[in-house]
Amino acid sequence: MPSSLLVSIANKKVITRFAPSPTGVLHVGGARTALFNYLYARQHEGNFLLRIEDTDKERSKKEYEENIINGLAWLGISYDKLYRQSERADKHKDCLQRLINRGLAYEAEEGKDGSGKVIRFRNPGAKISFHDAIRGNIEFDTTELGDFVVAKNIDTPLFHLAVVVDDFEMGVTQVIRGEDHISNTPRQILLQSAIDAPHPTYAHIPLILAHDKSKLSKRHGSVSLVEFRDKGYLPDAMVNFLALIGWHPEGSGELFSMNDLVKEFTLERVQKGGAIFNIEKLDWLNREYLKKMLPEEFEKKVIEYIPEKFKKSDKKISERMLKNIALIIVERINTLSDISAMFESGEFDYIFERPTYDPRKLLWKGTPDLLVTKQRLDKVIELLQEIDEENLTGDTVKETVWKYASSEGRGDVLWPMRFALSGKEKSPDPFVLVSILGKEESLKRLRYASETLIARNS
RNA sequence: GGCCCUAUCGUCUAGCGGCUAGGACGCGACCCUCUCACGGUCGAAACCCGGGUUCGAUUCCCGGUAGGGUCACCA
Repeated sequence: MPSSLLVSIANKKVITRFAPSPTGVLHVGGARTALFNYLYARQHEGNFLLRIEDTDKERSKKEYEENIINGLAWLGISYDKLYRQSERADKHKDCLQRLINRGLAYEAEEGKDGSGKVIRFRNPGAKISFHDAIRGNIEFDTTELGDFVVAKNIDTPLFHLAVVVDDFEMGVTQVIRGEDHISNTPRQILLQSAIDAPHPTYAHIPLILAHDKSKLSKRHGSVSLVEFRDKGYLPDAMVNFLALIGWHPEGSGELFSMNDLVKEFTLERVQKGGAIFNIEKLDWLNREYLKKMLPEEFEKKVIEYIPEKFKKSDKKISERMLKNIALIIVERINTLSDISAMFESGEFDYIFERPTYDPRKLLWKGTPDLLVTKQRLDKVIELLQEIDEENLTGDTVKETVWKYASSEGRGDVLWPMRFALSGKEKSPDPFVLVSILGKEESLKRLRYASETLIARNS
């Protein structure tokens, strides 16, 4: 091969595409295919195309097309151009006609349902092999394929023909798609040769599997991409997760932004075997990204996810409260919708109204008597009164109480204090609790607890 | 069943002839700690089997086995 030709190939602009059929929602497998195509194109400063393969008029639905578009937008996968295969019917027809004229395709009588005609490709029946960027060489004997059907009629092309014609005319150079397309590749290569189109290079990425190791599909429950969005997963976490299943960076580390991925992604490091979709890892990544969010940004999300009925509560959540609530929430959730769930479950009821509880629970680990516990609560009340409402944070509260608590035995002071505030055996520490409830409300609850102990003591 | 693809801890994976087989998630223990959560430390946990090739195979080759994909007038 002359070296000039090699150069021209090397300099050819990279064009990749994601070509889903709008016959179902975009699921995680498709999203990852789109991501890999996107990364490859961006990395090579090429173009990434979205082509909606809607030639099947019966099954294609506009809502699915929208779902696909929305899903990609959510992930931040942008495309340079959007095509709809249905709008390119004339191109397919031309090509079909040329094929027929040249005797490379022909109309056949036998319709499967007994009626009508179909157009079949005259299969030369050769052994062909192609190079796959992930798997190396793959060989097929195409004679067993027979004269396969390429169109229902001159006006309605089928998958293989439409794909080949469109990839050719759009200048697609790299086809990156799911492993389930490996067996389609020989047919498409045959057609490319027939219409004198160049062969794009192929990369068949492994499938994302369900827990039973079968191809992930609707019957495995929630695999729809936008469903993850609605559950409160972060797009950055999803992109990171998708990249990590089936691909591995050269170095160590697991956290990758889209920009990192554009830099580091290579087809050579894509896994050959299928990978089981495992949500625990996604949850972990989501937590990581949640923690990385700016506090103000996270607070906005908290507001968004607090159920309406709590917002309407007579006790309004002030800005200061929100900051402190966000602090305890961020380290306790996997997804944003967990925020709603926590509120709904009553987890935070103590924020809105004074808890009711068995006063005996105020006592730390059984040993201390009522009076001593009461005295300790009184001391805490005394200390808290000196705090400036303005700079009421978990830290300032801790400062004022810590020394006393340490000298007295932390559990002996902190447990009754915390219990008086939340009425719960398990809750955030008493310092943030005060910062959430505010000085006044906290003192009220502590006094109430103290009084309860007197009542029991006498 | 034919054809094709694949095979390292439970899961995602590193490895590219010689390693105590590394990391991450999850799991367990301990530490931190008034409880919970966070955080920290440690730990249990894998090369599918059989032949070759080689001084030496997780790694290369062949054969099994297992799993998956695909066999449409769907894409």
